[in-house]
Amino acid sequence: MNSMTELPELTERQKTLLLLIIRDYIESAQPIGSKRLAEHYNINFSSATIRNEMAALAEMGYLRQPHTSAGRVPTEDGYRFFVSQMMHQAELPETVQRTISHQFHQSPPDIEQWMTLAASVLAHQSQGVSVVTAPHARKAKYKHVELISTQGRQVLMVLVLLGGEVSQQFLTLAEPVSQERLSQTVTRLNGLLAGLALDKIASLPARSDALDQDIMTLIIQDMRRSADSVSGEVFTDGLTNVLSEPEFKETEEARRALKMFGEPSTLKALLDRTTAGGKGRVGGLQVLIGGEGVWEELRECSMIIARYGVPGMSTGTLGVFGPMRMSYARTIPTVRYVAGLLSDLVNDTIAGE
Amino acid sequence: MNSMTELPELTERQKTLLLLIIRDYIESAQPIGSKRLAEHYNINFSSATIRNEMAALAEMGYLRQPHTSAGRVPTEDGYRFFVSQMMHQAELPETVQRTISHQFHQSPPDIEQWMTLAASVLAHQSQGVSVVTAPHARKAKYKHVELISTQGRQVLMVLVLLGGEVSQQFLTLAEPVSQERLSQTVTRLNGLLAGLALDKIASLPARSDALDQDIMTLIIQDMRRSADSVSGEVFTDGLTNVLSEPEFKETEEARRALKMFGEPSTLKALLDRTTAGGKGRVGGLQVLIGGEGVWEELRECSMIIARYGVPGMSTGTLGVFGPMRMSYARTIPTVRYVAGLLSDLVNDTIAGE
DNA sequence: GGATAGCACTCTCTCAGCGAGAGTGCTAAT
DNA sequence: ATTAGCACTCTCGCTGAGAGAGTGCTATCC
Repeated sequence: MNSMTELPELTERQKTLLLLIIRDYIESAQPIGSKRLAEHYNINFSSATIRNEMAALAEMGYLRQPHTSAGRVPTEDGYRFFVSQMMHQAELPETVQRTISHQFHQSPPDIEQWMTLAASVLAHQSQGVSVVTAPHARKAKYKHVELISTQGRQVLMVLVLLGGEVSQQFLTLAEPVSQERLSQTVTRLNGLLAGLALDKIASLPARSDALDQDIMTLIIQDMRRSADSVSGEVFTDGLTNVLSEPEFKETEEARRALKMFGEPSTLKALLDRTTAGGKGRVGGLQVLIGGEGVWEELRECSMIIARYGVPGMSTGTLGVFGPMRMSYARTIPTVRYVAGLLSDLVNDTIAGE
Repeated sequence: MNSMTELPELTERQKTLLLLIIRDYIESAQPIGSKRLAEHYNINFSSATIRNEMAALAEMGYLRQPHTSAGRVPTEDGYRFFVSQMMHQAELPETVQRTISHQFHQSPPDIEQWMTLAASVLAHQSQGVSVVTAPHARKAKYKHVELISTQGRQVLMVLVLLGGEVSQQFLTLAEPVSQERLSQTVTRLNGLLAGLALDKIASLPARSDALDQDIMTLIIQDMRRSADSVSGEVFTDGLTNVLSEPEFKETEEARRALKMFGEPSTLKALLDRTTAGGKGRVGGLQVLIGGEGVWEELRECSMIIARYGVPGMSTGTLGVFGPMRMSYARTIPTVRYVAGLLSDLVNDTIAGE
């Protein structure tokens, strides 16, 4: 079943044929027959030969027929082979690169803006659904906190971590506190905590001042949240794109597949599990085909996922979701390019340290 | 065509019948015939009589037949009549009220949390797609600004307006600036601008200090953005709900209708235009049925929309979107209740001033 | 005179049957 | 090893008949 052991069995001609079939199927969305193949591409052998080869490819598990007398359709293994070929070549055309790069450098230097833009670009280029999660540091270090009184007892706490990560939280105090007192607390805590990692802060002795202590507890809580493997917001775009794909003509199919984007928790679990197990990992990208037998809802879908950011410092996840019959040739380079771009941007941001 | 002029023509029996038909159709999603009606509900007259009445109702434009020999289906005017009846009664069951209220009071006192929750509750209760936009003050007044250096030349500006509205923005300075210098700028600006409205601030003389001036420009820009009728984020939930409705069995229909949720700009335009013209306005709620002849994509859809917040101070929009055959009886009270709840919360937040 | 029963009519929906078309697998010839 | 030919299979689209549902009209009843 593993493509690694089967690859050697393929002759050059079989490879060519297989790639041709998959490419054609991705475009046409219809089972590919031997005759059609022989006619459309100038191949120097006949349809009968193709039939023989197709039978062989089917035997090996790369192709399958929806019914006895239809054309052939790629199996998951077929797609995997296709993708493994794809990986080596596949650079994004330079004009497209420039267009995308331009968009990013024109946007304000805000991580959220970049993520929104990345989601938009990915969805648009791939005609699939895109997902982008915020980058976060593996081991967050405290840099700075700010308390801003907004309304009566309500206070906005802005926590800045080394690396530029910013999180914020509203809190309601037991009683109104003047902005001066808040400022004093801020000054004390900033002096005390600067540069410390979560575990250090957590092991500090309790503060005598009640307000200080409360805020510190919240800081710890915030840092913990930020340390979760996939924390913060998830940006998504292009949800309706997949609705035009023929495999989702039945809304029930589409519903099942899209439901998970409605629940951030499921989505995070998926991304988590994906970035952990590296089955389809090539060149920094992961390609999940047909749910890899694990996600029942994604049996007919694929995901292309990449991590971005600065390894060990601050990384996030980004990817594209679509039908198994998605345009890998266009999507893979796009995902790779956008991941690289975002990494550079994050890197530049951090470089200041 | 206007229901106001036609209402008087309806006899009591016709009203009863019309309501019955619409209610049944909303449940069954199938054209309602006279026989079915006579059998299922214990009515003290025969199907022939019902037929006569139905013919009359069809004549008046409340019902229509998909084809000569099918049952009757409500027209837009039919739904409008139904909704106008609905408006008077229709309180949410108290248990449901308590459940919802409980959820809100358990959540952290953060407007974004509330909006997310509202979107979730609305989508869940109505089985439709929910939309919630942030409340914003019509005439924003400056309260406080904070500058937080995050990374090298990058600074996070947090702007707090009277009323508790908070907006933030990343900016990149031409050259690194120490946190002290930032603090000085902050102190100066806070002293200068406190309590001023946008127009006042805009008419102030330019600052001699370059940094001060830059920040002030950004503040004005931010306040202007916040003054847009629908600014900031749009929270949405339940996108996949409508996919299970039979009217969206064809994905193309669903795609057309859902596409607008992908583009915040279109959505904002819709909400804007809706809250302006008050055609279907009853008791603070607006019910848009069948796109009201304006939105071609929404020909088969309805929206129930309400403003929330404190009138004249800070208001936002919230609503539910679904097929025309949506459960108004459940959705209208829910929208109304959630709008009230959110208004109270916003009110409490502002009360501190 | 309003309500009702009866009836003819219309229209959709479903299903079986049939032919066309596409594609295969096998065999025999090159 | 490759290819041409052929029988076979399966889907798809079309057609026509029958069932079912519902209507509108008319004659009748209270």
